Amino acid sequence: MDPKLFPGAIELLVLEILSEGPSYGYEVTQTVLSRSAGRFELKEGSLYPALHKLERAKMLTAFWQEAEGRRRKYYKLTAAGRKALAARKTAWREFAAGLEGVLGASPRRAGTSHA
Amino acid sequence: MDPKLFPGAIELLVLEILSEGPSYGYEVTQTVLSRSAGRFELKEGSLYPALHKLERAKMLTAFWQEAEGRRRKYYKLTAAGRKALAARKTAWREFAAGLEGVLGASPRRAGTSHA
DNA sequence: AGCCATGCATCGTGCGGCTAGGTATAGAGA
DNA sequence: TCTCTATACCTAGCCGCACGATGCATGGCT
Repeated sequence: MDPKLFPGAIELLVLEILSEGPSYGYEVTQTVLSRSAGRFELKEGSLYPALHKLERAKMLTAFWQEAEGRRRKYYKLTAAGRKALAARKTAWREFAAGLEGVLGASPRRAGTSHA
Repeated sequence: MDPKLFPGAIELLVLEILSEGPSYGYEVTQTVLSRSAGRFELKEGSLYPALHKLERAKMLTAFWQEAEGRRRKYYKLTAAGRKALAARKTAWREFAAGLEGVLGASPRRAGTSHA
């Protein structure tokens, strides 16, 4: 696995939310905020570029819709998006497992085994 | 919590390893590699700058030592480093909890509650 | 002698997310 | 009416982190 930290957590979040049904930018930020128990405050400067990038990558499709006199841009997951979501979820769990593996390992020092 | 994804996982790993006793660069990479079950391959271009940064931040102290004819730079955790490790561990678990909260939430759509 | 593993280090690049800024409408309150 | 807040979308530019590439040195094996 790529040793790079965990890039694209934002995309993972977006993909997950949209996998449960179409939504739009502002609502996504609110959903993530409440679901993460207030931990993740998605910034617009991060969210919108991410949304556009995922759309360009054909993982999302967008459509405008009026509601309550408000112009909203809804996004919907494509089949490719669903596949990407599964892959990123796996990558995330792998990463978490790797990190927990290091954090939780028995405090053995240096020349432990490798003999 | 800071909405920023999870920067500095490398520093968390380094801090954790060194909390179990002094070690040096090359050994840290090997320890992380085995503990993460081969998932994290710490690159020198990431590790050494991180080590230097943590040292500048007084979280580590360094001392040179010869062993097997090899010149090694050992690093040791300071009290500040121990505090930082605890804080970062907490931040990590918070982050993981937040992400799992979003991933695992019951697939309720839009107008769920917030009434 | 030549090669690989060990061991330390830095420079330049690339990418991701943020700050800051801009536009617009609806509804509430002064 | 005017202003302020929440809703709703978007972009440019910055900055920090991690990486690839590279350089240097030595010990041990063949």
